[in-house]
Amino acid sequence: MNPRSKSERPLKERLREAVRGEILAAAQRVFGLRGLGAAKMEEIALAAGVSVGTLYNHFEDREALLQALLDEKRQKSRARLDEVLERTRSAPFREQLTEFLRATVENFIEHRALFTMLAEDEMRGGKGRLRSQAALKEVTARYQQLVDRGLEQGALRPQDSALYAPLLLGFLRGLFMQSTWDETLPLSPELVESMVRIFLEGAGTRT
Amino acid sequence: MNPRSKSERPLKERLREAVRGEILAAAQRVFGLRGLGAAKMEEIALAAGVSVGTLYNHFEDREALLQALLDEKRQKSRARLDEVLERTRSAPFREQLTEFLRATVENFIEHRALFTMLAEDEMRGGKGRLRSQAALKEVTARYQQLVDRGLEQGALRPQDSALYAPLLLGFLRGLFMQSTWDETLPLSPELVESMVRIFLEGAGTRT
Amino acid sequence: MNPRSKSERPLKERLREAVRGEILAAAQRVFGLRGLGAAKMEEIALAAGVSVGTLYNHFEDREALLQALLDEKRQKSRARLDEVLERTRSAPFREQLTEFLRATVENFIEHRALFTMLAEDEMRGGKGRLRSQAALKEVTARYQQLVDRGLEQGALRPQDSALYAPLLLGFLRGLFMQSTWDETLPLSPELVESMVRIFLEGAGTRT
Amino acid sequence: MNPRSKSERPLKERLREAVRGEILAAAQRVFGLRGLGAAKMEEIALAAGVSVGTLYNHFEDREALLQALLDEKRQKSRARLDEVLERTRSAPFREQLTEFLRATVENFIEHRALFTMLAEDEMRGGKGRLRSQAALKEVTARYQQLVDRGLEQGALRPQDSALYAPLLLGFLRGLFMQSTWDETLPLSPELVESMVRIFLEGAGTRT
DNA sequence: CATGAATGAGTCTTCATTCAT
DNA sequence: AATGAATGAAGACTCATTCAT
Repeated sequence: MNPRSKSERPLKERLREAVRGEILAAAQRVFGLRGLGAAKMEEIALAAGVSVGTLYNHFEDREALLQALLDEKRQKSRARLDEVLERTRSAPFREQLTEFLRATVENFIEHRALFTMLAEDEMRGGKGRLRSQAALKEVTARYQQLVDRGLEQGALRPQDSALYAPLLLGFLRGLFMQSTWDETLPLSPELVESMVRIFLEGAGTRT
Repeated sequence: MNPRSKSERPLKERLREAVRGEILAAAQRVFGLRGLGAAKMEEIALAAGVSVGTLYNHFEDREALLQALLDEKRQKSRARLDEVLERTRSAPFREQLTEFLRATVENFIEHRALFTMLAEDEMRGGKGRLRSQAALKEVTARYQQLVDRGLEQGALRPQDSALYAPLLLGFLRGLFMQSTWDETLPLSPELVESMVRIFLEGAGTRT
Repeated sequence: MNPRSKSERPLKERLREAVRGEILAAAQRVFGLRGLGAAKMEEIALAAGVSVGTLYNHFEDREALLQALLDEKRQKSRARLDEVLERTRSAPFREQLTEFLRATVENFIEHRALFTMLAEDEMRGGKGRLRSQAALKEVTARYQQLVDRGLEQGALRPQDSALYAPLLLGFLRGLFMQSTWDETLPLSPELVESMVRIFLEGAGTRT
Repeated sequence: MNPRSKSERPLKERLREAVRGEILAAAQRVFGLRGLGAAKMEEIALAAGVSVGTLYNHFEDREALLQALLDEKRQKSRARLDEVLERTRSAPFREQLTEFLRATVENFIEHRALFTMLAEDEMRGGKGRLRSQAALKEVTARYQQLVDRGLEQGALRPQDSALYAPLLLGFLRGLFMQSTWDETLPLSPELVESMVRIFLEGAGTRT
């Protein structure tokens, strides 16, 4: 009944978690700075303030570290979308759509480097792509939920409705990549208003 | 006078061009198959039916070979867009837009792997990104030409018009990437009709 | 308190130094055996009993390893000359000169292969030549110190005195190279006596 | 009895000789500029205005080209020394020595790069060293002839006389190398006077 | 003979991973 | 559990030499 016994394990675990967090944070910085292919384990270790060996005490190998990092990011993104979906459940569709896109855009602005990494990861073969596809399915499902609500509310036309979710998603993905190089396209939250208007009303002068 | 004089020089040049072509074709296959980072010079040489050394007789280094390949592709894409732009000069805007998007989509379907490579190249640092940005500017300019015609014809609303070109482009880019993993989104030419309709008329029930 | 604390750090450092020493010794053998241009990193690693990678953990690249080796040699040579210069400070000039030349000759006999490497390094372009020139300046300065003492003592004629230092140095360098191929010219310490006599008194029958 | 038959062969031969000369001249430039190890066959061909293949039509391989170049140089040097030896046969020894050294120095000034190449070649293993040693023997023999004349004339002391030839030769070699890096040691013909005086009379204040 | 593209063995260098301390 | 030196397979690139035209 040593009183330390109660806290000792959690202490060690908390320390271990702290190191893991440092490593992930360092990995994010280095992968973002150098690119997924060029980032070196040694530099990540240096940035995390640990030795290379420690990296391997916490993660199976380089790929596992990368996927852990990306998975964490994907999960946070999903959670944020879920939160918006939940919060705006009873709002008018236009507002739901605006809020949803705004959340996505803000999410992107906040973690621009990570989105780039996610995209880059998708372009490579191997496990990364599989996880990306799985993650994509989940995100698409949330967009589909949004679209379904629009259809239920009668705010969206049934025609072409199967396209709406992938279109919105592709729409955003394309904009993100575009904005990475084209600085004349500022990813301001105001942009969302225009996106919503064009999606709902079109760009043409006639219906 | 010498009958050989007419053909001799071109002969060697043609041979050289033929080998260069073989190498580029092999590079396209291997880079596409393995990814930009994982493709090995040795495999490219093998696929081209030449030795490694020959690769370096035709291209400065690995990066130069890759960029030559991508540049060639970018140029062909631009040429195709120019051709459509020219051919539909006097057609109604909706038709111009449809043709333009259809050309882009067909182009993509035909060279799917290369688009992936172009996208992947953009995600890496270095010269590749610079060339991508330059190429992107040229493509965006062509989309802007199309949009300008729509505005002149009164077929597009001036509001948000600055967004139209990047939006259309981002739109397509996003769809292409999406379609790479999502097989429920077939990139059929028919898709273009829906895209045009949504862009011009919107997805909402009210204009 | 911890008894290890006193020795632990030095232990790893000593180990590291030991490996570095092994590598330098192996490099000396292999560079000497094969020549500066033909020595292979793999053979050096083999000779040192380590793997190629370890070579690069201790030295930036092949050239850095070579220069580290030569620098070490140059420094030891300078130290030896300084020691003689100091020890014979108050002796008659003829004895100083004899001791100084004897030290140089013995140094050469002892590390013949390295002198060859130093000479070979000087003939190549790049950083090697610069370091050689810098080292040469320092050695020449020591010869100049010796000559200055001779002049102060009135043992050397002021006429042509500017030539004495480079002449003595060139003299020895030439003899060393000569002796490398001409086995009829044994670089015995006795040779030094003759050299001193000829330098001081000349070879002619009349003054 | 075609009249061309008399000149046709010599014509072809003369052309062939001309090409060979161009190649050797180009090789001299490139080997001198890049160093014996770094000079590339392609650059030599370019400098000679021929194709690489032609290099191999005239010389067995790279080493043969290099040795042909050096042999040519060695032979010219020997011829010059022989000429001086012959011309000054009946002059006083001091004049003979002065002329001989002057010829060597001028020879060096004129073909500085080649001397560097000769020296560099000696430092490498293989056939080059053997040819160098052979050539050195011949040059030493000429120096020995000169020394013998000095002894016959009673102008040189018999003591240490076996050293004189190698000493003079080493003397010059060292000076040449020295002058390559030390620009405070100009290899002017005037230098020869001092060299002769020091060799004959010594640098000491007493004989 | 000249040409110059093709060849491919040979080297350096990198870096993820291991493991003794 | 942390450390960081050692490992060695892998891959880009070089360049002397060959040979079909």
